[in-house]
Amino acid sequence: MTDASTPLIIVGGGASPAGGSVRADEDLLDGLNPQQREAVVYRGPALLIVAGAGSGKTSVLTRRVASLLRTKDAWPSQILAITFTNKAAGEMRERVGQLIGDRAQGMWISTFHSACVRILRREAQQFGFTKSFTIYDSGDSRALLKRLVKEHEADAYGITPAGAQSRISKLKNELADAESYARSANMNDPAERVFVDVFSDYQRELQRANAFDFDDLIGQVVYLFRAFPHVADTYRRRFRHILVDEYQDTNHAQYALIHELTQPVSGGGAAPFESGGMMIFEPEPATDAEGPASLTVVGDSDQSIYAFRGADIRNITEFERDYPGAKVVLLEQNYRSTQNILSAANAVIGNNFDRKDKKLWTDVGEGEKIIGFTGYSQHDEAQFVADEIEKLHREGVDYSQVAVFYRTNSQSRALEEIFIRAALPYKIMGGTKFYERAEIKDALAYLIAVSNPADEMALRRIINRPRRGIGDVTIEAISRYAANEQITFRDALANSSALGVGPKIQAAIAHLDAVLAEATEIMLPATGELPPPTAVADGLQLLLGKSGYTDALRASKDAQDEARVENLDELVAVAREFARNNPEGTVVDFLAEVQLVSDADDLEDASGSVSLMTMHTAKGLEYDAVFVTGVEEDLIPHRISAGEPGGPQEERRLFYVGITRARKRLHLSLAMTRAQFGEISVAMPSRFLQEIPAELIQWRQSPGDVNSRGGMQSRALNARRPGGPSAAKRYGDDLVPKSTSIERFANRIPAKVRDNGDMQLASGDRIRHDDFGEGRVDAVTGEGAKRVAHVRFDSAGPKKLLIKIAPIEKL
DNA sequence: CTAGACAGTCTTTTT
DNA sequence: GACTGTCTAG
Repeated sequence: MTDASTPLIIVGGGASPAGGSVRADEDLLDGLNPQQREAVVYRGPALLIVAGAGSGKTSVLTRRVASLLRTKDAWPSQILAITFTNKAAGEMRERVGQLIGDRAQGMWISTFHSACVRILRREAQQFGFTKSFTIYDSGDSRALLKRLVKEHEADAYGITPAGAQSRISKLKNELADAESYARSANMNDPAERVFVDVFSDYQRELQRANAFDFDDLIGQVVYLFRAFPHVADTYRRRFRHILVDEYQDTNHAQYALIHELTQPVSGGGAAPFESGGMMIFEPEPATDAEGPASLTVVGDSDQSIYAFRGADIRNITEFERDYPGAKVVLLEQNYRSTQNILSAANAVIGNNFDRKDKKLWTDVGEGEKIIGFTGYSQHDEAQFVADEIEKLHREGVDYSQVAVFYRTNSQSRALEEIFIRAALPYKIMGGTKFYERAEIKDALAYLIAVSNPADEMALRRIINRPRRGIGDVTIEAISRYAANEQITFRDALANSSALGVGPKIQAAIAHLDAVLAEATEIMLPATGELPPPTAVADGLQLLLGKSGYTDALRASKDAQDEARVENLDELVAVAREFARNNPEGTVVDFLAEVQLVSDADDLEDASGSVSLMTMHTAKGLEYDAVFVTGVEEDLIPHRISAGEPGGPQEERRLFYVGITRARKRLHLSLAMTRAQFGEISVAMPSRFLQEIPAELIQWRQSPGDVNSRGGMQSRALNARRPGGPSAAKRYGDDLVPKSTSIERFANRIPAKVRDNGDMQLASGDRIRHDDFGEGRVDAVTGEGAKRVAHVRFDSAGPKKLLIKIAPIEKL
């Protein structure tokens, strides 16, 4: 993250960074309630802050850190703060910086994964890795497993790559390895034997490739600490104050990591700690460095939504047992939402039985009612969302203060289609992530081929990209040659003439080898001198250029390839940005940073755009207006989780997380039919909807208004429906076009984008829209492909339309 | 070895 | 409906 560019704003009337007043942290307590104050100032071995949604937890956590520094209870370098996302880490760093100045620099504020990467970089040599190891994301792991499943013919036993991946991940989160699993498994079962083989081969391949997968990053650090107590002691001496946010979502491995770090130092005396001849920490005065570190955890068991990836809610519910004498502080006052929203949230979560009852409350008043809407299809629903956002916008709500949530990523498409047409600025968080695009993975694989030549997977990925005429046969030949000569796959490329392949292919291999060698020279000079900061970007550009990768894309006639070139330019820009922020950063550091970015990290601040994201991604965020969409059975709760133990409860917590993100306005919407798998199916309102007291919801169009089909009400779909005056105006029958029906709505949006690029429209023109009927153009704004028509439809009211793609014709 | 066509599988959420 | 893997023809 942007370590070097933390703005330095000192609030509180220019408090001296060094402190010096009698009560150095007095100003940190301004505006806090008694419980929050307690959470900031408590000093002791263990503190559990139970922080309900919107209870000011982030503020408390940052002030606690600032307070520890101000009162000199800790040096910056003695603090380890773990957050859930890199973005949260960046924000925390910034806010602490604002409170205490640039002394915040020495702290470790990061995610579990980033912290572990830092530790592993320093200690990798201890156990058979090098510091230039690569990190396999889930796609990389799956690719490797796919190969292994095939090799072992494990599919005959019903083992799929995805299935193996999730089992392995679960086991690793429990700190099991293939060996320990084999001891407990029924090895008479051939399927189990094969799985164990795949698992252990997988681990062997990772080691051979000098790589860790996501789960290893945590698990291997725990292993390291347990196997090498003197290494663990190094970190125990260093980190005297450990703080963990979102503790309810930690899994067993993460729990064990924290547990290891909070043990007393095992070895005697303060041995000088060195690692690979390198002094790793700046010396700091030792203060009580032998006892266990103090631990602060913050969490809310009602917001635990990651059990599916091993999060264990017991980590928080049993905290007091694990850390006897722990102080517990409860934060129940909510500073975020109106009472109506909180009442709905309380009512929903109250249906989870095995929870400690706690009720959020606020003193800001009831606020607006929750608005409900039922559409015929997901497009109808999306249109409601778009119209409603426009209305809010006209009332003065900034787009950036509006968010739309959904359960599954695939639901974003319908929303996106409508938003584009409505010329509504939006930003999708997550979805197909930038770093998961094929061209980006390719580019990164080129970098990995340079930074970690042991990583055969990366090489296999790029060996025929762009097409060089190297297929399976040639790859097999290289692989066999490497095995015979006892050299790596990478080194085999340097001996292309010895491979016994045709001259054309020989030349192609030699060329690739030369390009990789040249890039290596730039990024990792053999002389040992430090490469210039621009080396990564330059090397990347060289790789993409001389390998012919960009040229191949440019030569392609596929329109998508144009966008791919732009994405690659973007990646180069990211590398240059990285160089600015980390002048000493190497290609290895760059890759690590890139591999660990997450959905929620999308730094580009979404100012001026509506945010779209899954409810999982929404955790920890808040918005003035929130739309929770797709509130249907089989979606939330999701069909797959309905049958799993604890599934519905976790889904309920997820829904709870979604609705508690809203400050002032909450909208719940659903559709009667939803296209999934290319088929249209009937959707039922979610059970969670019934858990909200009816008087809290004002329905613009309730499920009862719509599900006339086959029901008692014989109302046709285009018959008059109840609703407030404005609702009737927008959604009454005369504005949903006559032709509207389930069948029509379902396929309303053509898959392909139409192009009215050259349509000339001016204020005063009459147009006809496929869905909204006839209307008059009020104004045209924007340029080129982004021209927007502001239209007042005769029946549907005012709308904004993106002229290029709107289904309109000029009359 | 590549390109194109077809069939089968799937999507829950993520560091 | 989108994507992957597999097959066939050049």
